[in-house]
Amino acid sequence: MIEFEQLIHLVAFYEHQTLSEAAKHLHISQPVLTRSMQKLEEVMGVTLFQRTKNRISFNETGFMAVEYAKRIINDTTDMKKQLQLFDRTLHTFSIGSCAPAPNIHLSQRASQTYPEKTIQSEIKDMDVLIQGLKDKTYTIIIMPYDIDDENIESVPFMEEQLYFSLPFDHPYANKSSLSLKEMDGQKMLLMSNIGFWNQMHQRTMPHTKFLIQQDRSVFYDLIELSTLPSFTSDFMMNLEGKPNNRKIIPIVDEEAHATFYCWYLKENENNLKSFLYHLV
Amino acid sequence: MIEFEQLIHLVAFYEHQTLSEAAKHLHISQPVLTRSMQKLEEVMGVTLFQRTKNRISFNETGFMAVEYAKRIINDTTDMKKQLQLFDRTLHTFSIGSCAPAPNIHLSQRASQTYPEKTIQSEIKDMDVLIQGLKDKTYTIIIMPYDIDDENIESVPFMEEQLYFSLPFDHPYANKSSLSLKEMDGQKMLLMSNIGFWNQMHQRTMPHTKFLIQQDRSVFYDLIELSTLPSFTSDFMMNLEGKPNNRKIIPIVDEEAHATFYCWYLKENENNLKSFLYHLV
DNA sequence: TGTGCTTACGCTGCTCGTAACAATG
DNA sequence: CATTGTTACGAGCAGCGTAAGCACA
Repeated sequence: MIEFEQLIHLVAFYEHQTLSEAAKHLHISQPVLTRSMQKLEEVMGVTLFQRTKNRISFNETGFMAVEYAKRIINDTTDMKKQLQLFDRTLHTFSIGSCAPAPNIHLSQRASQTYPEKTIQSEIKDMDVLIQGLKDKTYTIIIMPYDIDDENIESVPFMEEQLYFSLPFDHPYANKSSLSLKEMDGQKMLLMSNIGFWNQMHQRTMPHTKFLIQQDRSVFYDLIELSTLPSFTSDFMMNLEGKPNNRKIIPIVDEEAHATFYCWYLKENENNLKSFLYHLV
Repeated sequence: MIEFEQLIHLVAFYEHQTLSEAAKHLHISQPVLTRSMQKLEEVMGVTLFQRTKNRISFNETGFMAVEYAKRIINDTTDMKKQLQLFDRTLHTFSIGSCAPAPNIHLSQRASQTYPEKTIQSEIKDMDVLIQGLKDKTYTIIIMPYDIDDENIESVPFMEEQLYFSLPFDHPYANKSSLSLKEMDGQKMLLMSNIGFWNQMHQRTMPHTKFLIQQDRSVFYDLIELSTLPSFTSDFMMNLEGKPNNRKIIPIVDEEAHATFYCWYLKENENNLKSFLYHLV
């Protein structure tokens, strides 16, 4: 029976030129390598080396053997990697979302339904999400619209309404509602990584300068200490409370309202049944 | 360290459904398989099976592992086969010839020059020979003509002259020479497997019925006991003696004379140097 | 009760490292 | 005489098969 170890020894010998040197790098004694190479020749039924009394080197067949050995070793380490990768996807519930609010919501639900699984979630562009759903990077994705596809099922599960968050002394602070256009042209505070909302803001408020914040705590400090307008939503206020130095004014535009759909592959319907049941 | 044996066990388990059955076919005890599969999971770092108290079966990752294992096992047996094949070509001097005489001659020379090698020789059609030289099935080939090619060298090394061998009471027995055409239309004895001479006979003597003999001793018995004309050559007479109940008459046609060339790949020039030196 | 998987246990023999040896430059 | 490869030898332990145990049908 051929042994993997022999192939590793062979390649090590090839790379380090002498048995002694290879033995050092393999952290074994040198006689082990002598025997290993003898055994390999025996088991292959061919001569792999030219020997003189104190020198051993590859012959043509030996070089050929090294090539094969490298390939087999590669395949084997690859097998291990791929199995581990696949195993992890089996034990991971992976969510891809187009926006923060539904992402937070679904992640909570998922960790309740699958306490034994690792919950992984991220916000990405919608084309990336769809690709990721198809290639199974994501177990489910969250999208702001419906779909009719033979492989994909979609279920609406939450709504989100955006509001302007204005300091009390803002000229519009007493209005009962506002449009995106009315507010366009000022400076506004904005969180980064808000998914598809970002494109919406860029599109509907082209004259506004958005002061983008990476850090959530810095963002809230600025809300409290500055008079810069910002956005919030029913979901976020429910989660984090209403800022007490701010007037919250609903946005009338249709774009400021989103219905989020949970998309998943129909082939996964059975696995997701209980999760979806609790969701709606 | 992953063991090759574990992969074989894995595939055997897959093919025989239960560990017990697989163990029987592998000629090992069943606990060995239990441990082997446990170890494989451990070394891969993933779960490969679903277990109940007295039943073990593959999970998704397990099936995936089987696919990888099959491939690695294939590659490994392939490695062994290819190495052995290559090793044999290194220890074999392989001659492909278009005719028997030069084949006999060269085989003798080869076994003198390379007593440690296996000498292999065969007579084949010329297109097969050329292909075989290029793909290294043959170390050298024997052809009845020269070549000018960037990869192939050719050296003339022997001539062969054909004769008619006629019984003394044959009408032409007293002629000092004959043409192929003069003799066409009779029945003639002919050995099989005479390479390119065969095409020559068919072409130049289309009305002759050739009584083809597989067996050389039968052929010589018929020469002695029948009055059927046949061919011989200077080389064959030198080798096996001149038949004593026959008149040997030279054939005047150019086709009855051949100059044989030894073709070999230029890349082998060095290896063949001493062989070629003794040849010419 | 028979089948199938796992665990326990004792023994065999394989493989390791050390050491001695031989050759080479 | 330092380096390299092979062979000898003794020790330790890895892996084998047997046997016992447990679950299931």
